[in-house]
Amino acid sequence: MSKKPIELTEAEWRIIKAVWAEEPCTAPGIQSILEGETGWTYSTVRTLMDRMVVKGLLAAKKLGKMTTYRAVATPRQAQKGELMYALKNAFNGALTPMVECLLNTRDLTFDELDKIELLIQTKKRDVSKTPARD
Amino acid sequence: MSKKPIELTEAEWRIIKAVWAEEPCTAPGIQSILEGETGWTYSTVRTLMDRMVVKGLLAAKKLGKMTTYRAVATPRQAQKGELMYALKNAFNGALTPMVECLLNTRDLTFDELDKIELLIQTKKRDVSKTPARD
DNA sequence: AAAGATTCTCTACAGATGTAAAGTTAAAGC
DNA sequence: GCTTTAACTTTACATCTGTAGAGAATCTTT
Repeated sequence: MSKKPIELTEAEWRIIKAVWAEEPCTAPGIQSILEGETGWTYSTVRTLMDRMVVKGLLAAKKLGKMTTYRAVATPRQAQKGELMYALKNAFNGALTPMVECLLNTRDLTFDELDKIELLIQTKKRDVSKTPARD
Repeated sequence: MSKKPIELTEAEWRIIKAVWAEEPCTAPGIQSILEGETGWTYSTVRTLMDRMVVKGLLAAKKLGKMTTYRAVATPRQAQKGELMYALKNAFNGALTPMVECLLNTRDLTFDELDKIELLIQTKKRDVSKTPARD
């Protein structure tokens, strides 16, 4: 019942982020939005979007001459898929090293660190209540 | 001077992890290690490894009839590349949300959370000394 | 040296991905 | 109704990825 992990290419990420921001939307609409950063033509965007429909990432509905798209994959699902890919392959499933590497990835401000620490503390409180599962 | 981001496919991750563990190593050696989990034949492994040489992920040296490989990309570089890919595409470069999503990805034990909190606290101490840049 | 085993090299091929041109149809304006 | 325009459909093609067979070269053993 839970769908298989979602993995997106860079091009697909570009598309789906635009779709999330605009949905329901059309291919010409997405194209004009992405044109600046990517230079993609209508054909390119359309092909990409149709392939994403086949993959179940987007859904298309035809209204007369025009085709409307919306996202099937949610931001959470897609983000999680990306994370799981890295976790599994690059860190052999070990979460703590992954977090550590992430923290070393770039210099963080005190505020960022503070915010993250808060997240942890909140989670710790949760865990004390509910024993781990999964 | 800094190499472009490293991105590995799942197959490449399998290979490079075996190489890291064994280097210097040969294609037949890697093949026999991965045979169980992947079922890959010698040809497959060899092709993959040679392509990785072309990409600069591995280096090959020919000793008589036999070819020896070692990794060019370090685990850190490869892990970082994976993380940067996710950070850039799935989180628009925002690190805190990425950490948050990661923490929600799966239930963590108190110990894991504790370890992570320590990491943060250590980093916070560092930051107080050195003002943020970037 | 002949036979077997090991490793190599070359070639192939299907499916995924990035990118898009060309031609077709339908809507809108005049 | 005819022209322009906006959107669509079809087809293409190069590159990358996963996977591997076939045949050549080499080493190892009797």
